[in-house]
Amino acid sequence: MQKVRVRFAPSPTGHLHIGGARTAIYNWAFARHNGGTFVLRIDDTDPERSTQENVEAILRGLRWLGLDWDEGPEAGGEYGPYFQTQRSDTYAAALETIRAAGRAYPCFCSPAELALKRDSARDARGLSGYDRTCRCLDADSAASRVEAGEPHVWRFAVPDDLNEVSFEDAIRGNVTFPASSLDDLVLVRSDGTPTYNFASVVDDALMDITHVIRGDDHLSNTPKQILLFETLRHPVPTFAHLPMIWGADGKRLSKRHGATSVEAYRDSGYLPEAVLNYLALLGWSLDAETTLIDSRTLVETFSFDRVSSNPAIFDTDKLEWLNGVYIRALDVDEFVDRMKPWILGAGLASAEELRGLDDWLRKLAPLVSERAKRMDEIVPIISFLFSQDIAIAPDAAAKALSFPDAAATLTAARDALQTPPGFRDSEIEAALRDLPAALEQKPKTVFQAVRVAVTGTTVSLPLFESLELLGRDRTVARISAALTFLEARARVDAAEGRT
RNA sequence: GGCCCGUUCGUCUAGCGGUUAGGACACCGCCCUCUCAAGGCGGAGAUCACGGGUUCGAAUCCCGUACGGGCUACCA
Repeated sequence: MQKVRVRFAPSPTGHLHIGGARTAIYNWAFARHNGGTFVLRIDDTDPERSTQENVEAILRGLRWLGLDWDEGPEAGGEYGPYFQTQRSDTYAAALETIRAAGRAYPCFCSPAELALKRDSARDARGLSGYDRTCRCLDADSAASRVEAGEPHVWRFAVPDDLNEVSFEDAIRGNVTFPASSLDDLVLVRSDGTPTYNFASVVDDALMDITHVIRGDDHLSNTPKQILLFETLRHPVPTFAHLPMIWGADGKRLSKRHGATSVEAYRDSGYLPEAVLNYLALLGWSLDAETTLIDSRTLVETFSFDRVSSNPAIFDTDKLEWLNGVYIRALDVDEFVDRMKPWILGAGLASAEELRGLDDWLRKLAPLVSERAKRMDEIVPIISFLFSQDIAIAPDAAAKALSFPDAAATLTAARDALQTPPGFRDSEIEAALRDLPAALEQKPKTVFQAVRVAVTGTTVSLPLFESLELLGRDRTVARISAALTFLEARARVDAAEGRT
């Protein structure tokens, strides 16, 4: 078997999309699995919507996922250039080849005429596509009209003696299209630029692509492309059409479904390993059981016969769960490294302030990683540790600081916290453990009161560890502040005649 | 309209002629417990879209229907 060469050919009309990312992952995995070459090609034939910014975002997105390409932008390669806009000579030459084979002709029909023909032909007899008017034009007169500069496109002439085009899709098996359903597609637009179907085939041929792995939406383009490969006298690559990814409502994935770009997931606290894992499993499976898979294993085990042929709905819940699994699997130092940008980004601390806090962050890490499904969630969880004072949430006060002996309880807790010499979580726990019995309160009542006094909320990191991380001074100060708060509230209540 | 593809718990999937149709997420309950998580245990949830065949036997093979999607562009 010849050396595998596959390509991912995004159009830089937007950022790296979830669906595109999965296509890239499968291409990459297939190439690596077979010791082949992964080519990145930028299909920027749409000058209106293509931007350099999008190209960069796509490269960034791929790299973030851990995908590397052997040929393409910033990597070079013998088959370049890897931007279609830089390959116009190539398409011109290919058009000549097709003309020489007698399979291309100029078409002078205007867009308005075509639209008219389309509508009438389609509804009348179920015919599709172009009616081939210009194919029947006298060759000499057509040539002179072209010569005279009359606006025209170049069309491919589908052979008349063709019955059908069929191919063996690596995922779907045999697919057959009747030749009558194939129309004389446009190869070159009136402005001289190639259409997608043409440019894509020319590039795939010249780049010796052996396997075309792409979205299902291209399945119907395949027979036309096969005809072009054949006319160019180039071996037809193997096609593998991946099922689409849908939004939760079963519709095409769009902004309405929330984030669609890979970088948006990065920015909302997803780990690249988790996104890769989730996407890999959206349409492919290793076996009946495996849900955790890293890129190495993916490369080792990837094959088309385990790619599903039916579309999948993108399930954010499952991605989140998976992300949580990966967060918890991070070792302490790794978690600290990944936590820092979020602390900085949220303005909880400056880089300056963070310096020297590594030991402290390492102590914090396991408490947080166990509770966050996304990295952005760590910010609200740890913010109470980064301020001098906190505000007590009214509903938290109502729930945990409104029992009769609240003030006495907090005072007793504050006193008990003076004793532990090192203020370690075990010492803190020892100091507070006996309090409930002594005060004739339930443990939960006492601990929740302290929690709200110190963190401002009823839900927080484990109490004793939180106090240790806060330090004695701030802990005591916050309990005192809470006591002041209770006094003030009592005065207001009294003034308003409440009990 | 025509052509093509698809259809197994709510979701992702396993299954490739004989299984009590398996796993995961989500959901519910219990345990653990200073809150929240995490974790452990258990539960509910799929007449395999529907109708015909083929076969001793069909989620698995064939045909049809329905529904969904794609293509039918001088978009990609």
